[in-house]
Amino acid sequence: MAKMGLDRHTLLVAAAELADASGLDSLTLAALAQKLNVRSPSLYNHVNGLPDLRAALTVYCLHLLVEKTRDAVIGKSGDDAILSLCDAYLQFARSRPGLYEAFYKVNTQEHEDLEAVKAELLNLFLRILEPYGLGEKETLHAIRGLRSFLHGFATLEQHGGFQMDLQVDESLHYVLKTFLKGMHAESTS
Amino acid sequence: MAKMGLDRHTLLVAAAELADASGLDSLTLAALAQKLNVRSPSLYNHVNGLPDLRAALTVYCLHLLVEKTRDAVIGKSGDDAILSLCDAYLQFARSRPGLYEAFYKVNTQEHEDLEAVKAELLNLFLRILEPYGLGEKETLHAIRGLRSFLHGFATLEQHGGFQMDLQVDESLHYVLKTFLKGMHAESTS
DNA sequence: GTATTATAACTAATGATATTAGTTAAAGCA
DNA sequence: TGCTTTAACTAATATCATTAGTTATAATAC
Repeated sequence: MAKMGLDRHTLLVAAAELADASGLDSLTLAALAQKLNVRSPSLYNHVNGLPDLRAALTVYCLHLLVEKTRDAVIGKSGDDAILSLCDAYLQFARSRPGLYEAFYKVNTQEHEDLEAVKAELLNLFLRILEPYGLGEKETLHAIRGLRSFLHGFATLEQHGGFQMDLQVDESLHYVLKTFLKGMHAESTS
Repeated sequence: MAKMGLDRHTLLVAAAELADASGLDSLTLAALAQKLNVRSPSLYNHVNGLPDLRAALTVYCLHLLVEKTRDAVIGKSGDDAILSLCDAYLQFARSRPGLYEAFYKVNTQEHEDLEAVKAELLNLFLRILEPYGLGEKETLHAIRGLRSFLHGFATLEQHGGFQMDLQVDESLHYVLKTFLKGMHAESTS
């Protein structure tokens, strides 16, 4: 009965890999246990059942997403920063499809960490939209718009929603530029 | 052993109700059978297992969505039509939360019906964007943008993604108007 | 260094689920 | 009325998640 030295973070990393490989839905404790060379009840020493594991994946996903997007806007501002953030967002969703599925699952557990990382993401958007000089409300509306668009785009793309023969990245940039054009018109009117 | 007169459509309707009541994830054949006063193996006479049922729900969801949105744009054109379509889209997502979860599940089955209803939705968008005089490519980009935004907005709203103290419908309209403003600028430049 | 304690692994067992195979009786049709 | 189809059934299996109770290893106290 060797001690495998597992801990919560090791579980998360392995679980995310499983999700990426075959979808979040088919992430089971049985499969995770097998991957880690352990019997499934042993996982309960580190994780409070499957719902807890999935909630933890949501937080883990948000952590990585914040990391990537924050990196992407360093040294940029204005439209450049927004475009760069959005590109990074979608690259992340594409590179971690199973983990990204956990993005909105948001079950109750892990409340402190979840709120913290959500606030980080919000702040990133707030700072990027600062130079546009929108009012407070308008800024929040715009953030909701960008978040919705990015999440919808990532989800639809991942599930084969864009089947027309048309570059996906072109669509991304067309939409963002159109939205930004509208925002510029807004701030000057 | 009374024959219950079940058929595929009855199953779909009942399954969608269960999904709305407690989430698509907790839609089980066991629960569905219980709701229909039948043992779960009996369901296999009408449905090819759980994956098939979920795929059928996707098609059913798209059917209803097309119905609602098509209704919403009758007698309208231009920005009015778009705003009305978007309102109807979100109202549908809100009124059928569990069914809407099936929106993008899109497992392989039911191919003919699925493609047909997806084409209907695409055509609805195409006709509404006609008057804007965008090029063919730009129109498709714009459709991807609207679909992504609507899907992301509906999903985030449903999963508690908008927690700031700010009217959700205001955000919806702000974003749409901003995007339309950008589109108008586009077509005149 | 030894004894104690905490804990990370284990086995065994339960209950829910999906699914398949094979059976029966009701409904539709010749 | 008899035949056929089929929609229900029962029985059985396999996969899961989860809980309870056990054991041996690692960490700590003395």
